[in-house]
Amino acid sequence: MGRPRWLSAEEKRAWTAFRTTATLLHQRMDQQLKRDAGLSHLQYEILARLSGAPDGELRMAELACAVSNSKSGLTYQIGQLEQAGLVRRRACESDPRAVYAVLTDEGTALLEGAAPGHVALVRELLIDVLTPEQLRALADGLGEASRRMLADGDTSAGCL
Amino acid sequence: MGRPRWLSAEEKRAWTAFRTTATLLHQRMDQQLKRDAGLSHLQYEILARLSGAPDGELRMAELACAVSNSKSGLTYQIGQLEQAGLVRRRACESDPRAVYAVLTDEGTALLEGAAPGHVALVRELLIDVLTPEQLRALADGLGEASRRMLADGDTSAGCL
DNA sequence: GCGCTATCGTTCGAATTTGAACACCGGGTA
DNA sequence: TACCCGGTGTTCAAATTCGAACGATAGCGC
Repeated sequence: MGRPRWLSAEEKRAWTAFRTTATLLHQRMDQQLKRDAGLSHLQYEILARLSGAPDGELRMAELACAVSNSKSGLTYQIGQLEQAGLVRRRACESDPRAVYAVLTDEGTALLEGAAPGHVALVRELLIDVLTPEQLRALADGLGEASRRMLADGDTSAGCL
Repeated sequence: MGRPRWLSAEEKRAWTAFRTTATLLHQRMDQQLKRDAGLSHLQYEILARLSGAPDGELRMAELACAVSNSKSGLTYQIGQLEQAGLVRRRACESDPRAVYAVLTDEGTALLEGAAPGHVALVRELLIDVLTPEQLRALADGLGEASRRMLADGDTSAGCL
């Protein structure tokens, strides 16, 4: 990499907007979910992922990867959610090492109660602010960016 | 808000891509900065903000707001950076309550050393992945979204 | 079967973040 | 002057996150 290619004005504008939006959006989601359902944004995502999986269960490693969290971090959060009765652990019969996290009925109920408000906020703060062209560009551009980052397992430490 | 308007396929695609990109990007930045300069992403941003400010100094509250961090979190980080000699505190002569964080020469040097690699990574992982139209759409769309979030001080708890 | 490597989930201590007090002081107001 | 209000930065304990190390075990080649 020869001399650094600095960002043009528009590039810097895009980068700043991206960072700011990501940070503020995360804060707002956290706030709202904590208030409405007593969940952190991360916990909500965990439940949502489980809800979308067949039988409402996923292996710990898969789940950690899905929410881009470290293994130990997930162990901690599943512990919290289990205490709250929203999730339970299930041993895998074929592989004693593996553990499934399973969404309980309480978890499902809480998620269904929280989802509408969550979606509404996502709309209000991001989706409905964008024009259709901007929406498509965002989906395409960021989709490609995230795909690439997920692809090269070298730098990404596997899936953490 | 009557019944919830769920996200269309494309909307969900955009939202997922946004979240994933934000998370992964943050992880990569953190990794690279920690490796190359021994700084967390947050610490880098703090130094960068100071560097961009007149005289390389900002009040604690301004700085906290600029990097979207809580006051106490900033106190902690400035403490770390001060110990490392990258920043120092300066009392304000006109108002004894106020404290300025000032970028030291070491801080400037470290930042200048780290910046090229940082920018290169931003390019590689995001900017250069996007087409010019996508870049503009992202800058416009997310710029508007972040502006709106910063605007309504009600929900945003001021600047935290 | 034996040994080796990789994967799985957990554990542990340290680092960081959070949110609620807290002490301090400037600026108004009586 | 005395009083309160609002903003400033810090402190503190609790919650969370991180990263390395660990014990257990599957999968593979011999």
